[in-house]
Amino acid sequence: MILKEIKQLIGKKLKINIDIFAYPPNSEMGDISLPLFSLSKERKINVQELANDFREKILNDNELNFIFEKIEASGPYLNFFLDKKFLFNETISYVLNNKNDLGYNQDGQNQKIIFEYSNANTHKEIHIGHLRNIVFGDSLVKISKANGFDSYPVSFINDLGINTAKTVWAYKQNYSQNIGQCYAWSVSEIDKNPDLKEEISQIMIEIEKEDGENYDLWKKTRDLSMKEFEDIYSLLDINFYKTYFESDFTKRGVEIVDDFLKKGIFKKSQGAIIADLEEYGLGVLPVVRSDGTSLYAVADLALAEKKDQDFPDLKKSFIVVDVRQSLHFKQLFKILELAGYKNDFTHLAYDFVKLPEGMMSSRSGKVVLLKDLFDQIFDKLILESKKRHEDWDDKKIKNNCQKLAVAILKFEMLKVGANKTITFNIEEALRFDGYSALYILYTLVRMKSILRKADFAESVEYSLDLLQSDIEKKIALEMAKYSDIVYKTGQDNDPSEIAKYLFDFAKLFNDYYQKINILQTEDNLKKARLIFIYSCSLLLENALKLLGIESLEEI
RNA sequence: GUCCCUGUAGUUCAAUGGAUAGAACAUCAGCCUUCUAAGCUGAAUAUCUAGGUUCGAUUCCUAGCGGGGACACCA
Repeated sequence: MILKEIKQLIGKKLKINIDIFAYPPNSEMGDISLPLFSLSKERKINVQELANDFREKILNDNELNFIFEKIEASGPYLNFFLDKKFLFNETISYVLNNKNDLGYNQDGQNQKIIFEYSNANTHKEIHIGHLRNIVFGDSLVKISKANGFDSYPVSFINDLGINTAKTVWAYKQNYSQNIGQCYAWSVSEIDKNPDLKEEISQIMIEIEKEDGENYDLWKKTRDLSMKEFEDIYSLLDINFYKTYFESDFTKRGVEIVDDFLKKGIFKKSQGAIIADLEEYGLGVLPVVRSDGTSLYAVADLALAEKKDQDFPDLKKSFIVVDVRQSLHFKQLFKILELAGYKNDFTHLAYDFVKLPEGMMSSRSGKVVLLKDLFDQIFDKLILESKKRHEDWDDKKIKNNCQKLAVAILKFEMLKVGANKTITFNIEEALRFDGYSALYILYTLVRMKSILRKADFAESVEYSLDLLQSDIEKKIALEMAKYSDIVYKTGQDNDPSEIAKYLFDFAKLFNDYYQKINILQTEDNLKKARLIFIYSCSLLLENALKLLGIESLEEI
């Protein structure tokens, strides 16, 4: 928090907007900088004069001058050097006093918002595309809470798509007990023999009628799918406040469709029911098939209504779905608007996951399954772990590696900017160095190990004035930036900014670790350094939490 | 064809319109009787093209070229 406060203090004194502050490219130039280009133009004052004027004003202000070691005018920049004592004392007391909600702010004013994500299809297997969605959504909820919102994670399971009928058909042919494979196989069979479409259509009709052998099979296969979902949620430690099912919404959805037909929002065309949105430049959205079965949008309409009932005073409803469905949501929101819905729905698009050889597709079976990827990472971790810790028993190794594997999976998905396609490369994911969860967790474990060996207790007396090294100052400055990062990540809805911060912070710490020995330091300085390291560990743990990553004591 | 995203090092990614364009991996050269070497240090390598706006453009605008995606019965 402190950096933001310092900027605010300077801003108030100089009567400038704090958004123009920047950071110098390297620490020799200063800790905070103020570019004066536009200000000098605005105020029609020469840059040098302005710099000197600002500098004088701050240095002559007794409430401000003790914050800075020096202030330098460097060309068109005014560079501020923070006083070390001030920086260490402010930063560390902030961290120690706000252990559980580091970086939190009240920007959200406790407004109620929903994040709807993990809108997976049953009757298909969960692949790394779903993983990105789940992990991304989970992190957004956590980040928005840190920004003061009252956020709820919600999931809408698509258990009624035409894919379910296809899977049921293949399952009946005794093709496989594996429903994911059933789906891919049915698609290729239908490609070969288009007459099967009629048969699939009959199955779909039966499923919607909730009656008959096909409906029973649908229920059975759906349960198999849901069991798999639950297992994966529990592995990833993902929890939903509410889970909605498409199959519970079609009945009400059909009533809404009738209503919208009467109102003229929908119309019949070529035997189907559509929303014609050409006049808004949004094309046409088919809502009900010509065989009378429902398309995705039907349930969406009923869900919108349900959210209204379940979440009174809802400020915003984010729907986290990948960018390929942008048009669909523009169409849906337009329809809701035309029907007079007031809720603020926002499609939070992120880019999808593809493989080096091209798109993933459940239809063709060209996917990397989450389970398979997890197993590969897990097995490799086990191998490495056993090498390093011959004294650990199997249970400890397994436990540790499972947590690590989950952390690695999550981080791989979150470290790439939300609007960037992830080109998923399995070899890279299996490389446990560089920009990875393992690197960060390893750094954290190093901190914890030192604290353990030193029998660290927070209650000891210490004086931070003894901290003098440049690298310690760099780290403290980075800590002081954390609140700004949490805020900005919340604004951008992009967890990759936290991921990058974590990595940069860990790198700085590893540099420190290499350069300075803590355990063998003289006692008073050692006490100061231990409290410093403890603060670093709290910060890392807190930032990891925002990505949904659990920290570890040992690796 | 229309619309959306995107183009930075060999590869994968960074860079609120600001100072010398950062990392990671891979490559090469070093560092463990010392707090976990899954670590650290060093070397080498990049803004698609052409205009424009600006004191200043990787960033904004226009055009072109390249990549990806969406566009009526998939979700």
